[in-house]
Amino acid sequence: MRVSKAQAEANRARIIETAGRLFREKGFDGIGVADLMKEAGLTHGGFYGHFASKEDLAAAATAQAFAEMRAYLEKTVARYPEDAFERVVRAYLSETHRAAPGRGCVAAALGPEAGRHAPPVQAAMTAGIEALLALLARIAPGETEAAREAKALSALTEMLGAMVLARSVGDPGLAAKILRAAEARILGG
Amino acid sequence: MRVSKAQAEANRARIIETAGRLFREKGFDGIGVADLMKEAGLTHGGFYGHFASKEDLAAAATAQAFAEMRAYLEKTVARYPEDAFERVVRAYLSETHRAAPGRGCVAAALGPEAGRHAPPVQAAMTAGIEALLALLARIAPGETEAAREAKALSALTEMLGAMVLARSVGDPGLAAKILRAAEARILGG
DNA sequence: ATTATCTATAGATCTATAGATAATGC
DNA sequence: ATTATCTATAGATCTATAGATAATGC
Repeated sequence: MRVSKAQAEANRARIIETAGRLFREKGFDGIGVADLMKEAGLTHGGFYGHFASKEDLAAAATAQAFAEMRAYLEKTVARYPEDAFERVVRAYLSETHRAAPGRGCVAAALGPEAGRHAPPVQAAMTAGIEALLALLARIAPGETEAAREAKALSALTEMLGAMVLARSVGDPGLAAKILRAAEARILGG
Repeated sequence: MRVSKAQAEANRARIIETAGRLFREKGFDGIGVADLMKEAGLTHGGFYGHFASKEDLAAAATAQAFAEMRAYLEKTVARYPEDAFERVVRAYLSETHRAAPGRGCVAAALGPEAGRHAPPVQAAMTAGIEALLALLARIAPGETEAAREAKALSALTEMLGAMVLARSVGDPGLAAKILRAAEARILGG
């Protein structure tokens, strides 16, 4: 039953990745350790060889999900250096993102819940948001650093609000209107 | 043990009010029926005389919490007809609101979670948000109805995003900065 | 020999129900 | 007689642990 050190490390990474998706889809309390491990192709008991607790995994999955989001943004910056900001905003406010919370913004999917969890989860959320703001400030339009930082903060505020609002209303027409209006305000104004 | 019809009705109302507060504070899954009833001064088993299920209560509590929010807004409109919009925006983006999710905006506290719940909860969330938008459009600045509706939508998007973001970051200084920046954008621009 | 994983289960908690109780309301 | 509430518990589920198993890595 034992696997190689490298395989064990890969298993751990797959648990974190699976958790990152399922937590965002179902909430931290919406999926149990047993189902989560089954989804990762492992058995329930094996979990505690990798993590001290479910809360421990929640913190790791939150940090990893933010890291993936940053990696996606860095890729966009590298590929489209001229209009990275516009592309990031359009991608965030897309129907694709709205319909796929499991692969999307952690703050939009789990922000309110993270505040109710243990310090490590809250710390991962805080660090993830601050890193995201720093990255957005690098590509946001603006003459001065302060202007770019302000634009990054207003853009993230509006994108996050639009996504939470769009996902909260059942009417797909209203959801689309919310996302398009936010896009126009961020990129138009 | 039996109480009067009027008392039973009051008990039901207190269960809904208690649930509205505790769900917003701890999440739908963060509080059980037994603890909820204890907080309301009743016993666990009595719950099912009032509601068919916990999910049933979740829908009722969501609707009621929105109704209270609307009542608060209507009161502000009646008392300060000249600057109701500005007062509502300042109250929403206040430190008081950030620190008291149990009495605050349902969408900011439970929006992402509501999307994962049964249709009645989602319907209550949708109806609550649409009613809120309609009320904001009545007091928002703007020459035309369309302009006021657009302003209401942008204000709610930005207020919701700012509150979720502010509550997601651990740093109180950054949280305050997020709220103040949103206030300036909504009321200044 | 060490250790990553598995099987099995302990112990706690959660939703929901059944039946008893006692006060209301006809 | 009806019914709102209470006591007690069934049945499911959840986190975490203990001990067995078997393949790795010295």
